[in-house]
Amino acid sequence: MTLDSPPADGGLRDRKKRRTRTALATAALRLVAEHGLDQVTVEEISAAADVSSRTFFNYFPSKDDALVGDQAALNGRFVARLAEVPPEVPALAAVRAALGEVIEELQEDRELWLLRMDVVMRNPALLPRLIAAGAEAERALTDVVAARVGVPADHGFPALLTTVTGAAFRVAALRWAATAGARPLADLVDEAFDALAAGLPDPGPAPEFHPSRTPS
Amino acid sequence: MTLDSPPADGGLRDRKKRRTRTALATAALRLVAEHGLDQVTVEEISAAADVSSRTFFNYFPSKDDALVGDQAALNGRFVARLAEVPPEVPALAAVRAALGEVIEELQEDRELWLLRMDVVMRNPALLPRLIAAGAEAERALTDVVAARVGVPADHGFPALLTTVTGAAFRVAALRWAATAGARPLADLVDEAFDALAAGLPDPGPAPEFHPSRTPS
DNA sequence: CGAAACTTTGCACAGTCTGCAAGATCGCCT
DNA sequence: AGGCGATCTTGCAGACTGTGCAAAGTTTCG
Repeated sequence: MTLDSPPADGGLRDRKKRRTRTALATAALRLVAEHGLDQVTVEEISAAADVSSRTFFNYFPSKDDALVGDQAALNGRFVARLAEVPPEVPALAAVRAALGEVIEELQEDRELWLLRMDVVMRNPALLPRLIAAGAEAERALTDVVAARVGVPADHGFPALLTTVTGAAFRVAALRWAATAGARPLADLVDEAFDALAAGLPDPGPAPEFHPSRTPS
Repeated sequence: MTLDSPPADGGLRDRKKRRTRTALATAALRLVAEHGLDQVTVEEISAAADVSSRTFFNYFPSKDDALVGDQAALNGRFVARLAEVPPEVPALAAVRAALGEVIEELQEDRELWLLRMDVVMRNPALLPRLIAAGAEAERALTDVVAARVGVPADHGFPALLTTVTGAAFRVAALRWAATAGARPLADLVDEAFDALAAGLPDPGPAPEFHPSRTPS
């Protein structure tokens, strides 16, 4: 009978778990950032977080997962936000709007995400993992988009939109990290989505006129 | 030993290597298609190809690599094709044109690629690997695009274009396999690129109507 | 306090992947 | 032929990832 009062936020047990989880994740990021992915073992990460290596696998199913973070949760929130955008808004704009709120979340853990992106860039083997995490929720996202624009399931548009926008966001995020966050992530995402909405035209000397581009 | 096949195109040794390589790759695909990725070990694959498991790793750096195939070579040829497209052609159209020739190559091994895509879809853990293979050559591709449109290295356009087109192609390829190749891959790719060039507009309720809108 | 629930940990084990050192095979040259 | 060098295969030892299981050690709650 006494099995449903887990103090999800106030209990000591829960706090300990959260602390251990972030300790493992940050230790992993720090070590890999310094020594490289292949030069760091789970045992070293666990030692740095003061737990056994067996415990590591109680928290993360693999070494990579500790590095790329909980993308699934992020994606879940993103889908929820997308569902809130009024249906009249075109799909691309809707995704963009929903993404705006996700970006704000990332800003709250700015340093962590910058480090994470840095690690991913320096260890390309992780890039697939980053994408894979998104790929799972991508199906849910695809369904939402399909319902939104009202097309049959065999239509290619929803899948195209989700993977393409995902790719665009990833590029923006990596670019963000490449410059150590000098330009706001929101700017880079806007730029990418503007290009997408315009049909990916060649940049460079425009035939007629330039959009507002401050003279350097 | 009866010898009736003198060194035709590469010598007996080369032919043997090629045979072993394809034997391993096809055995891997066949076994995984039937039993699932986790239920097939390298040892079983090697046995099916009549070599030792150690030899397997002389041919492929990992189990997954035997399944996703030599994407690097494919990508290399793609980059070469792209360089041949006249510089006046806008980047998006140029990529599309170069892709057309790659598609023809895939058609030559139609069954193999259909099986491969089928295996990837049924074993999502492989999807990242598929993307990873492309990600490596993506940098080279990014350079070609950057030179093509003549933008500075810190510009985001080349990276955006390459990852987005890569994603679009992947979606088309998976969709192709999902229908067992009923529609030509070229059609699906065209459809995706048309949508990209148009800025990903909502595919509104077209002039054609849907006879049944109720789910039952 | 004491029982129940949960977490950590050690241990054993399967599987992937890498060096290394034979041994077998092939290509080539005299 | 015959043999030498290059290449390929194989077995073996070993490191590392990841999982199942049962014995501790904690936390929670009555």
